[in-house]
Amino acid sequence: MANSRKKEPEITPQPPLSERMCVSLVPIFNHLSPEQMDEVMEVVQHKTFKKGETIYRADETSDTLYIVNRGQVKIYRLSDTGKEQLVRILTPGDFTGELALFRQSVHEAYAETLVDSAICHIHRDDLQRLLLRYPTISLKILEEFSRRLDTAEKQTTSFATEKVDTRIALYLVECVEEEGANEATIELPLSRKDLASYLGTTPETISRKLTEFEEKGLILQQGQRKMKLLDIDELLFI
Amino acid sequence: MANSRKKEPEITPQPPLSERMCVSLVPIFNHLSPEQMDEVMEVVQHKTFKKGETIYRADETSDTLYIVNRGQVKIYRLSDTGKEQLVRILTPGDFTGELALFRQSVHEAYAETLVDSAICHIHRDDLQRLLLRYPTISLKILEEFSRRLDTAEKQTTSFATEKVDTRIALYLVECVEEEGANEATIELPLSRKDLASYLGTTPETISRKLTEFEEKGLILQQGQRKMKLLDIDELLFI
DNA sequence: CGCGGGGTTGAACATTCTCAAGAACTGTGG
DNA sequence: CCACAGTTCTTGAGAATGTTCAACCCCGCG
Repeated sequence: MANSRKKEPEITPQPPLSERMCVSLVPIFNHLSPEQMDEVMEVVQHKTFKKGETIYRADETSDTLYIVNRGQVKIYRLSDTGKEQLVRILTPGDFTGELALFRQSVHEAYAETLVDSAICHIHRDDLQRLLLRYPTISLKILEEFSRRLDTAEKQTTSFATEKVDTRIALYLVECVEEEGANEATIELPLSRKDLASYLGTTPETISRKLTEFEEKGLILQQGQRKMKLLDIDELLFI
Repeated sequence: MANSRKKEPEITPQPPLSERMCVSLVPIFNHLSPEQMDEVMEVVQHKTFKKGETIYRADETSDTLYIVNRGQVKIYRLSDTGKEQLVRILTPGDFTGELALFRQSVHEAYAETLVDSAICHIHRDDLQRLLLRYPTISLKILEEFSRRLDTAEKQTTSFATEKVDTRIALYLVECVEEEGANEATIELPLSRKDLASYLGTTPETISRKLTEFEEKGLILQQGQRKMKLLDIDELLFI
């Protein structure tokens, strides 16, 4: 028969976006008119990365804003004594590189692809020109920055004042999509090792605490990364 | 006699700045021309606070940027379980309120004066108008934000990966003004209690660790808040 | 069916906190 | 200038919390 393609091989885990689509989805650009977007697209370049490649590393000078088009990127830092901490995972539509972009300075973190990825990027000079021409973009970036700053400070406070119990519980609850309900099924996006790095603990402790939660009837583990939260209110009280 | 004022009472601990001086010193405005500064000053208001007064508190809606003119302000958060963490101390020239200023949102932290203080403030609408008229101000704020974001993430990493030893040592070194030397005398700006809150530990632990440092010959305590760092390189190695 | 990598469990150990008591400092009023 | 009261800081001992390291388990895959 004519269309006998059987089971097209899944190459990309996420549906591919056109670059324009990708860039226009980024919160900092999504309010622009089509004409303005044209202008933005003129200075956007793109590149693909294999799994595990480094996009930038600490101490490199920064002159580029990166936008994840397809794939996943992890941002991590090394502490003064050399231990790694996962700062954030970027998924399509997220951007990075901004920290060192607005002042002459070097990166303080590492960006590395977790899977094959496509990344759009904009050069510093081009971006600054856009910002001066369309001040509303700056306002959007300021908005995004202030959100991140809140998150970062909240995270710091959480590390400073909560014990591991609580941090893990809070993280589980953050993973919930639906609002309102007291139950939910979630799928952890990270391995125990990465999760431990993100939460400032060890894989062993995470295992133990999850078991503990299960014994208390707060969660129901279903395989390594899936679980059902049975009592969200109670989880927040730990 | 005519001018017989003896010993004018010292009301202000820091030398008072004119408001204009104050605002013009803030990094985000200090590049403006005198004419532009005039425009800024038109929308700046001012207010004085007694020691211990609250400037804003979490969950209040935010519509004002505050600039410290004279005095000291502490910014702190309450964790989900109600414990207080000191986020930052503002001194003259520092600003706050920005977090919730660029998106419609409420404060997530508390701002409280540590001593009698004078605060300049700018209303949200006025600020936005200024930003749209002078896009370079946005760039300055972005610069400042990116610096703070770095600091916040660094702080988070430090909490996540270092033990109290190291965090205290790093803090001591941060207090040093002069660059280069391996020795320095510093004066802690915070009480043990506040320092503990800032570093995510307890006053008792700080006492003990400082004693420990002293026994190892790394520091020499001179009164409660003053000390001499004897071997900065070694402190960073802990 | 054996291999390998994540994940789990256990036991000893290290770190830090808590609570309580005592010491040192600060500021005030005599 | 000294004594006192109120803080703030230090020290001690025991308890709680997490980490480390090693062994084991589970499961997908060749």
